[in-house]
Amino acid sequence: MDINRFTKVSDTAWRLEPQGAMRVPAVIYADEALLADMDDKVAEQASNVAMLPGIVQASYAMPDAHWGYGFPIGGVAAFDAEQGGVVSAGGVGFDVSCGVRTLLTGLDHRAIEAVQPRLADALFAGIPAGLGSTGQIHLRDQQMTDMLRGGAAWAVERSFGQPEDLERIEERGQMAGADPEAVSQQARKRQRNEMGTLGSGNHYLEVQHITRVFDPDVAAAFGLAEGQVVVSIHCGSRGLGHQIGTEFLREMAIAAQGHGIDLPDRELACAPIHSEIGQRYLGAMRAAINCALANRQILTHLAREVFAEVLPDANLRLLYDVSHNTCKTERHVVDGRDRELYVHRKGATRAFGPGHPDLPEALRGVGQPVLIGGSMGTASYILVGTNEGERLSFNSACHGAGRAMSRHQATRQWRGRALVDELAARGILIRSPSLRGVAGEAPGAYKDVSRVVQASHDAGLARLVARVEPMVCIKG
DNA sequence: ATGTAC
Repeated sequence: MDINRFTKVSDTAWRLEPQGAMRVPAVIYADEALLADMDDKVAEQASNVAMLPGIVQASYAMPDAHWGYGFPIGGVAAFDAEQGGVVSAGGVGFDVSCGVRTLLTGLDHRAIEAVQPRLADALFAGIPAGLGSTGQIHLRDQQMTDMLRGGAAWAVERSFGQPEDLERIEERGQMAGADPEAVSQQARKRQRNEMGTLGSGNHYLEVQHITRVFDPDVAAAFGLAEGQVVVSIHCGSRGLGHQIGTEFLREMAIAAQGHGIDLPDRELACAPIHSEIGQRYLGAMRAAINCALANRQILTHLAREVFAEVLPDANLRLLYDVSHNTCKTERHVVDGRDRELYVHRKGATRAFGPGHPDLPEALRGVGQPVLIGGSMGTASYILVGTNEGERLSFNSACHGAGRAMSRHQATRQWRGRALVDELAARGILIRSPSLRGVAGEAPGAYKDVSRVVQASHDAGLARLVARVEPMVCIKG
């Protein structure tokens, strides 16, 4: 990307002034090298998003942004329903409410080393992973409806986890406004046997140890210390979210014309928030959020069962669970006015700062944990939200390393077996049903996550708290 | 990301 196209706002913020049909500027957060390496498509797509009706303040791209369907992955855009604002299925993404949760274990990394292969095998046996993977849970239609309304709270009621887990989940584990009736039979059918499964691609369950603390005070408040072990789960709403995304993209593409919305790119299919289809999408999307929250909750229960077996001293307590593919109704101050906005985050993590009323009491004073999953075999990071993040990006930060090349390209360039062996030699045990899948997730196919989080930190989107590195990775 | 396509 030619960085001379941008107005340089700071070392980590670059602005494209509105031109043509753009209603607001497009802003990319990245350091100069990340920006230069970024695909031209990111600027083009962020500019296209800036043309949509009712967009507020600016269209944003995070430091890990890359080309996506319509909206860039790593994109953030907020819309005001009272100003003709829209909701877009492509602005959320196919994997609705894909996200990360991190659990404290109370264990030191030496405790893992003693049982590492056994733990890896037991987790692999206990955690269904891979494309089309199914679990032990089979939902009848009424149970599906209850799950779509109840989210993680539904899972806890069914003894998957503990009531105190809910405190540490976005929306307290249950997204309000879900409309199970708006979820098609086909979406329900696809999900019937997929609760408590990881899925494929970049999804994983990792046992990690903390290798660096950047902010001792916040780390202490989060319960993190160097040498300690945590478990992180990265996955989403599986087939159900994908089916909802597919159906509404199609329907919105047709509906946009009827609503008189002139799309710069047909992939930006959207509908007015105040429209029948807009409301129906929001209801279905919120039901998919509950599906993802329930899924991560069940996976947590499965992980606890394995740890109880292999490392009975472990006490897996939830630090936090946060999504990075959503459209959420939030209040933000824009132009000095407190407004209700529909914030699309597609590959961007919500990052509320200290004092935010939606945070649980135990975290309110310090801010929201911002959980950033790295690529396979590399570090992941825990950050904390800031208050300046509100005016910078509606409280949003990066979501991961961000792809540097396509899966297809990666599978031609790397061999899964060789990657697994190389990582094992470095003390990182990978277990996956698909060596081809592993090749597609080669660390070299991703940007450097440490640069991405540093840019997020420098830009003020979120602040670095701790780095973790993998010991065991169950890969989808 | 995903029963890699109606």
